[in-house]
Amino acid sequence: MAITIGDLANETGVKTRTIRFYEEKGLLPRPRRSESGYRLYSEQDIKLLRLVRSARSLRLSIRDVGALLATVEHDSCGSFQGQAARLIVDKLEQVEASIREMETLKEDLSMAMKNLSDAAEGCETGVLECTDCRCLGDP
Amino acid sequence: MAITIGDLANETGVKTRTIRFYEEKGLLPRPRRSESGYRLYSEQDIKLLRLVRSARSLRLSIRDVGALLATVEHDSCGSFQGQAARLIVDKLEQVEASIREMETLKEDLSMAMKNLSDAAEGCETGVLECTDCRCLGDP
DNA sequence: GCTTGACCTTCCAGTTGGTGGAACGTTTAG
DNA sequence: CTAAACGTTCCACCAACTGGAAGGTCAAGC
Repeated sequence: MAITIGDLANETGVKTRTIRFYEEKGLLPRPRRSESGYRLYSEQDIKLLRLVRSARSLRLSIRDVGALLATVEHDSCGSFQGQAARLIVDKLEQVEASIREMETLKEDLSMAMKNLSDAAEGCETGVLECTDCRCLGDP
Repeated sequence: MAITIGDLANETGVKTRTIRFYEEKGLLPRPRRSESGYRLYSEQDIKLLRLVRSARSLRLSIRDVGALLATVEHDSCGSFQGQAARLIVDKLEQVEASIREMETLKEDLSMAMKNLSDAAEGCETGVLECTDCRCLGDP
């Protein structure tokens, strides 16, 4: 009935180190211990850790996942769903903003590449010449 | 002719803390010091710091920028341009990969949102019910 | 009974790119 | 003379782990 941290790791694909880290961060409750101090987990812990991984795979932060699970402890599944929905919507916006930034960065990089090619003829040696002829541009 | 770190900061928009940090990381040479130990910079340092910022604005890593500047010290502007081009091309690939990841994440988030709505009826209370009815899905 | 290897435990340190504070020295203006 | 606004160093912190060191435990094989 009780499994060790290694079994939990095998069951979930989460490394033992990471499991201990999650515990330290409050994502997993402190498990009971064997006489010799080994952590002992149950079936419920497997499910909980899988839930944590689902949330993390959506790139929700440790803090957010912690808050979400804390809600679960106290309140109903409805408020869990409400908070989860809020976190997911926020994350979606962040991701979209991040994609827009990346697209801009892509343009900047292409521009820099072009500047670099253009400068390749006139520019001979030394850092200041490079700076002056704006090898890297000034975005 | 010689300016202090605050002047350099005003000139470039880089905070004094960050300037010291760059020095520590080897992006900027150790400047000469006044009698009282204040850092003293020149016009060249302004240009160098601007070059660093250009490179950083392209999201090149501190390590890469350091390597690039080290090349500049020893070699010709041509090898600088060669290395810069390589870094930029690599970065472009990374950014494109990152955008693809983000697009996938976006889909996962939308899927999770949909699962959450679908689960909203059948699911009443408690974490395990939530886990079982897969509020967050299992991407 | 003893060893070997695979577990488990804890603590400390490193990663990236800075940022914040503490505690103290210097310079400049009023 | 003093107060503000600089400058200096060192240490700690953010995220989300990951790695190593040093040591305890457990099961199997001889």
